[in-house]
Amino acid sequence: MNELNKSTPSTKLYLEIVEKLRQMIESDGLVSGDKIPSERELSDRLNAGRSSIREALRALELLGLIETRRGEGTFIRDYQDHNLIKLLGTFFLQDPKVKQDLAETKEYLEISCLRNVISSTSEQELQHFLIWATEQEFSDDEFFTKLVALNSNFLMERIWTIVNSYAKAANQVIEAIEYDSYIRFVHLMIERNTNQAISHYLKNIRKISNNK
Amino acid sequence: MNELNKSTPSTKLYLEIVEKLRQMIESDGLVSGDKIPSERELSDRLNAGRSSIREALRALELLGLIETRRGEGTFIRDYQDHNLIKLLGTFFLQDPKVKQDLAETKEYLEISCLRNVISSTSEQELQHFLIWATEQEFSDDEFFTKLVALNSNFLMERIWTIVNSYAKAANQVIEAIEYDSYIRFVHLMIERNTNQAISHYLKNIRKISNNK
DNA sequence: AGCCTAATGTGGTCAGACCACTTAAAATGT
DNA sequence: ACATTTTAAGTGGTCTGACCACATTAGGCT
Repeated sequence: MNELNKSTPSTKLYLEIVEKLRQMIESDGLVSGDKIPSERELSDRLNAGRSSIREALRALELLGLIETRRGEGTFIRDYQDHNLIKLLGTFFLQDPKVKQDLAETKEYLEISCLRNVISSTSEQELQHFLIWATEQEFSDDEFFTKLVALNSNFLMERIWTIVNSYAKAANQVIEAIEYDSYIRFVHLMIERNTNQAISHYLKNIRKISNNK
Repeated sequence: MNELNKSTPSTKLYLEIVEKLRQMIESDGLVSGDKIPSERELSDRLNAGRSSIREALRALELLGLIETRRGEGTFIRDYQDHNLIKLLGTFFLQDPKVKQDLAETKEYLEISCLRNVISSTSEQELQHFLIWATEQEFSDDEFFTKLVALNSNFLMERIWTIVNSYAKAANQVIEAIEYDSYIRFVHLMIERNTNQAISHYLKNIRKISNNK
């Protein structure tokens, strides 16, 4: 008779469990790498069937918030690339229009980042960037990963990373790169020459490898 | 003896099921609104337990690709706002830095869209937009939804929608708006005056409502 | 015809059972 | 005593069968 909430949960049980897990993680101060209770123990503690617990864990796994290792347990994990990309990819990356949108969007994001970096990043950081680019070989991917990071906008970084993952999944990879172009690119940033940096980006960094 | 694949599936079963469902949806030509087979039937057809089927369906539900209605069935659905946002939101929207990144990223995206609209959208479409903005009341949300749509870049639209959803979840809502400002904004687009449009956006559309 | 009432089908949830795998403890051999 | 092997316990992965709550439909009653 004390179980009047069993009927019409209004919100799906597994979503409630996700919320309870969140609270548990927060209140217990669990961080990346920590182990969370086993599915059976969670089932006991949260008064839910194991299958419901598992549906909640699948959601968290899909979000990349946990990692399950058979025989070992379930662990908190840094938010990072996750199955979302793979899954969404297989569903949407077929359409050629999507591929075009992808390349375009990636360009928009990179230009946005470029503008922001030019207007907000310190001389010192840009010099470090230049040194890094000068001293070793790098891929286009690595170069822009660093550039986007200079933004110090975690969300923007995340979005770019995801879009970039999609682009990679769609085989839009830039293999051979001209280092001089990239060095010149960084110099234009240091000179705070927004317009020329953008046109250099469009003409020399992207278009060359992109016309096929 | 014919079941040699039962051990060490190497990839999780529910992910395989997701892929099979994708193929099924594709080959059957199912579109938004269509009903997919019941969990029990899928369990039969795909030779998997119902719980595994359900884990796969939870994944698709989280991605917003299906919708389940108790007593009725499971239906294909347009990719749209989904639980991901709610879930990720509850996990990450606590941090104030995230909130700031959110507002900033939204601005970047909107400016990117604005630039693109100014350079690529036809006079006619912009006139339609102007008429729409003149003839009825609208919210900031609705205005930018339309603006972003003018981009005709589905991915960009999607990203903006998600970021906007986060922003709403973080209570970054613009309530009272000055219609004249928005009308003037559209006029600047029609005049193809990029710089002034951007500064108008920053000074009059965003900053006013954003300083609290 | 119109209403009411099974009956059926569906997703939602639970409980129990195996399996495969990992780890650590216990037993064994030297 | 030490090292090796074996066993046991714990954990995620999966399946089955059962019941509930809900929506739709078919049948029967008036």
